[in-house]
Amino acid sequence: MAKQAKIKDIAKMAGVSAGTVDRILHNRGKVSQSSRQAVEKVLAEVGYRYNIHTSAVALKKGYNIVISMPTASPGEYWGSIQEGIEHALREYSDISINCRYAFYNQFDVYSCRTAFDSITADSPDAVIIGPTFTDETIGLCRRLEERKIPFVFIDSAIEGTSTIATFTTDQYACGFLLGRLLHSITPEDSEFAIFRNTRVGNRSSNNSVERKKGFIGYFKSIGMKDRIYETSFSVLDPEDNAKNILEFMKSHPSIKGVAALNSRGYIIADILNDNERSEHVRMVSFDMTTNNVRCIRNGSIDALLCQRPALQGFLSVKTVIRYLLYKKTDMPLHTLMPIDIIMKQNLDFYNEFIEL
Amino acid sequence: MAKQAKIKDIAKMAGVSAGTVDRILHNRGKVSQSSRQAVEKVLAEVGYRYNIHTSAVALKKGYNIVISMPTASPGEYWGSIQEGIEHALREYSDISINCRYAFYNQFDVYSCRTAFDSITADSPDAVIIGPTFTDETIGLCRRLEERKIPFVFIDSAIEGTSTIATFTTDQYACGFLLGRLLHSITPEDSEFAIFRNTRVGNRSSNNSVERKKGFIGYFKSIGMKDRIYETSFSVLDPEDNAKNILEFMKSHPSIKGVAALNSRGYIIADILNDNERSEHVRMVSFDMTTNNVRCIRNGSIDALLCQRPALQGFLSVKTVIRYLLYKKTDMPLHTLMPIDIIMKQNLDFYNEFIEL
DNA sequence: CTGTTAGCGCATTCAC
DNA sequence: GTGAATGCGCTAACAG
Repeated sequence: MAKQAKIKDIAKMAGVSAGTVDRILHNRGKVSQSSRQAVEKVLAEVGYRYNIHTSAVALKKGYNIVISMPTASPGEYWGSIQEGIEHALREYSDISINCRYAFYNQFDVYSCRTAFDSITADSPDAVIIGPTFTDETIGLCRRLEERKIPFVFIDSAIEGTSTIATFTTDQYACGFLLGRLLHSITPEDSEFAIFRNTRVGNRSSNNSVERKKGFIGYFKSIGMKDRIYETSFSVLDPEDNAKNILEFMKSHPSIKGVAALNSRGYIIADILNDNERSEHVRMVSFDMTTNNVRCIRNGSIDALLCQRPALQGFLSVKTVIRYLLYKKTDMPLHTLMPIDIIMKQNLDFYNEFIEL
Repeated sequence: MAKQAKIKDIAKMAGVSAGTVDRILHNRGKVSQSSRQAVEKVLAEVGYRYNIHTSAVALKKGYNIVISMPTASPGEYWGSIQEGIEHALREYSDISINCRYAFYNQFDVYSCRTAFDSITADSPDAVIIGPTFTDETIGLCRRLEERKIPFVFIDSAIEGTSTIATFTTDQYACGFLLGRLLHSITPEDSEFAIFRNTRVGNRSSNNSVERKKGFIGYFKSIGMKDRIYETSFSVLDPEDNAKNILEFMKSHPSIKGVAALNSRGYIIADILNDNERSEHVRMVSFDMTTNNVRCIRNGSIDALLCQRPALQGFLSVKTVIRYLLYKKTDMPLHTLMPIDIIMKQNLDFYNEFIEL
């Protein structure tokens, strides 16, 4: 390996000063064409990479970033995302980053508006958005774009906005995989049920829609679309749930595979389990939440599909920091998370933070 | 968040100079008891953490590290490990790390000895070991321990050595999961086959032994141990393989699930596929190698169990660097990788390098 | 538009 | 044993 050239070396080779090289590297304008060309030529020749550490040292400035997403509870999906964020903040604790959360209630548009308004009032250096309400999010993005405040999306994205990065999962693929998996682990002539919970107007249901398409897409692809039934349940109304779900299952005795299209699979699993019907039915749900993990352990859920929430959180702040510090734009604009298949037997090895 | 105290602040508060604080932080002796106590008190009070970046800047010293492991081919297991290593090297390219590979042939003890001898001759600052031959590895470790050269294990570990970290997979758990998975995706009264390849005295077979135990352990746990048959194949002898494998399958028509306990599952899959027997048999193997991926795509392998080789490589050099630079010892001594389940439908999202 | 320079926080001489 | 002084490579402010 040849010795890395330093800014001064570049400057000397191009016959200019370090200041000029710096200006070119960071595009802070005010450079003559001739200098620019000379420097860029040298830069390309020696393959210059500047030293992140020294850069960070010289750049003592602190940054304010605000993170707006649905309220995060430990052990649930957004809780994991927050863990990932905190993890990144710790890893970058050498750079002074002030981080504020602007949580909102994902079932309440008004709380979302309030949260979003508080963001622009802050005029932060960057913002991370976990979007739910499309119109409100678009509004926020427009205001951020006006002020040239960079932002990234996490968990899901809103089209037509100029993010510097977004981290999501291919929900259609999730549904498709769910179909394949459920089909694989059930007997030959099984029928299948999709359980959706009765909520409207929120992100979760957007994701659910895509997942459902994927699920049906799989069964279409093997010519078994007619084997799928759909029903719904309510997160809020446990007593009715039990009755409805058990009745549904009784009236469809050929259903051997159950898909919960969101992270609430444990509700169904618990009901089936409490009524000794869990044995006869294979069940797959989403996300490694505390409740779902419990069900994986007791066997009432067979598999969970997970989308690395902590990694999403981690990467979103990492990206923002790299952008702020070094104007790095070499990150892909849209990153799709892996879809992990978790079963009882590999559950214990999924600690998202081995990747310190 | 309170402002981070700097070395000068600590010094002032303890009534000493920055030099003294530094001596204490890095244990380079020659400090009076009184100063030491004063400083340590302040240190504890303010929860001092020094700035990784500035530290790295001041420390212009380069480190030599050598990595010894089986020869790595792109698209194979050790190839992925090397990719992870290179990735980390790139991420830390600001610190001048000279890295030398000492590859050896994992089927040839002598090549291993030669490689290991070259390491001590180098007297590097740290070494990363992908072990195969137990005795040789122990010998190497002893010599490294004598010279106080830190080392880490990757992929598998040798007991009784004083590593600073090791990264492996729980192979028993892999086998157990393999059993569960294969059992889940096959019809009720299927029988199962284990395929091992005929090699002896190397790492691969050590891992295979554990995997086999786990596989059998699963079927024992559900009282179905008698449904398992075992046979072997050779990587080197393709013609005989086809004949033997097809004969074996023909004489055991109830076998609906096939487990390859190593990354060579594609060999069996290809043979079954070429002879139109793939349809009737579910097959699971290990590792996302190029050949196995091809088989996942064409459906002749149903699932792969993977152990994040690239992440192992990445983490091993990250750990070494953190150790060398900051004497960080807060990494866990033994990290177990997640066991990913890869199917055709989630394959495309497994790019190990989203975790830049 | 460009060159010069001070200083970021820490590690490491080198005098005392 | 200890403190002061110097420099790591880069950024940003300032003087031209």
